[in-house]
Amino acid sequence: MSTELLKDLRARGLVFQIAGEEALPAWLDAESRTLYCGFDPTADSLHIGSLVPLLMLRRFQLAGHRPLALVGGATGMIGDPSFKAQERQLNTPDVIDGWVGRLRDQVSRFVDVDAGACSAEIVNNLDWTRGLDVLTFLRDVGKHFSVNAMIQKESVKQRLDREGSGISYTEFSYMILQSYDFAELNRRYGCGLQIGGSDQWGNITGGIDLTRRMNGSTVYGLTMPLVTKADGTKFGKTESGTVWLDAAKTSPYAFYQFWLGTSDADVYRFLRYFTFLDVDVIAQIEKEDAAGQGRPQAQGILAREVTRLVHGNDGLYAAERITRSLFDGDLKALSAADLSQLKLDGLPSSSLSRADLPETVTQLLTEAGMTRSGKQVKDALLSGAVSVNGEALGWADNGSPAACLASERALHGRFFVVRLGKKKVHLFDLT
RNA sequence: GGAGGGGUUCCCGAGUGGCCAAAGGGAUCAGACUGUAAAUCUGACGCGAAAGCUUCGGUGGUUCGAAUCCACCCCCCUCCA
Repeated sequence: MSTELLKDLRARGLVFQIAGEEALPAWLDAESRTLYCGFDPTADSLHIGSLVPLLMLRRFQLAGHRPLALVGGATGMIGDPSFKAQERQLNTPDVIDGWVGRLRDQVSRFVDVDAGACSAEIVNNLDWTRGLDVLTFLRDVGKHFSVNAMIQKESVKQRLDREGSGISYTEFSYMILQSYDFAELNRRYGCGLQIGGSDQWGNITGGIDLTRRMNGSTVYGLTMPLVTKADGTKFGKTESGTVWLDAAKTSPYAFYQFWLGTSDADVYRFLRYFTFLDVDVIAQIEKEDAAGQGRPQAQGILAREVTRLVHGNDGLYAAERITRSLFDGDLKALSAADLSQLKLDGLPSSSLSRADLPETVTQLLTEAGMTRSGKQVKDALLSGAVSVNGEALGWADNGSPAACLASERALHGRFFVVRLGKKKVHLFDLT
């Protein structure tokens, strides 16, 4: 069963490195095992960068193992230096504490906390770190670490070598804290496997060593590849920034659109990374797309699957409703109720009264949040990229927003669907 | 504590008295081409509709004029103690 799991993970390209490679398959096959992955509170929500490990926990759980999701109330106070170019800004304890609560809720949606012996648990390393005093820590834990070995770790090398940056003792100690987590989870839960992104390799092997030294147990580690894009740009960013898992920070619609925009060069790999679709099914999709003309089906499947995983069926339907209405359908065919629904579904929208209209279209669209600056609107107007209910505006229209949003042009007397470029759409509800 | 190096617009990185809202690259946005893809080409890229306004770690100063010079301060890096 678990041999099969590993085989599947390999087929998906989800295995980057394994510590204890020879023994791990048999260890997993023998019985239901406990594994963990940590998530540090660096914001009030996780983003899609954490999706691969989150889903990985679930993959193991589906294969009959027990996942522990660790929310790093302690490690989050320190800051992981792994492959970071710069020292991080520390947040205050109460801020971090608030984030821990948010992440707990978020993380628990990805694993089954009610699955009998395999029930997932959410743990917080602050629970066993808070009471630790410095002397005990230095004597009992620190003594097992060789600074000589620590500075050899690739993850901190650039901070040690690089001109113009450095590393504080605080961040340097991060590895020890995380290692201690593994040892502690091994002691408390019999946890024997830690998974994480490939940037966590140094921290994971540190934990493996410490667990052997402190508990005399053999434990394992597995890392997943960093998600990259074929064009070399950073994965997980859009114009408006990070793609968050929290629906309040990134709407299901925006989330869905993000995945829909995946390039052909990445989409099949992402299907393997981010969905539970069988690898054979994905191969079949790829084959069909290659054989067919025009637009591939893969992006749509990816968007649908991932949005459902993160936002559930309701979130997915909302996202699909908006997408269909705006990109596949005819705006004029939408009823007033449809348009109101789009607002509820999370289509960016604003309600304002005719009297509140600003002096220029650039102001109107900028204030609505469609772009960062009026310059971009100007640029778009000049190239005919702005439209109101399907009718293009020009630069000459800039001075007369009221005329652009004239009642005669409204849908159902009050709605204006304004597009800027191909992808940015905003609904104005004018009363 | 001492010596040296450094802090420039989202990032990297030029600029060392006017020609600087500040080279170049990246990222980003828009257009063309397409498939809400990629690549490519074009344009934008501090704010502002415009007039104009505000930037080059901070505060003062020199000067007709400063990112550039001076003073003090803050932060980072390297080496020494």
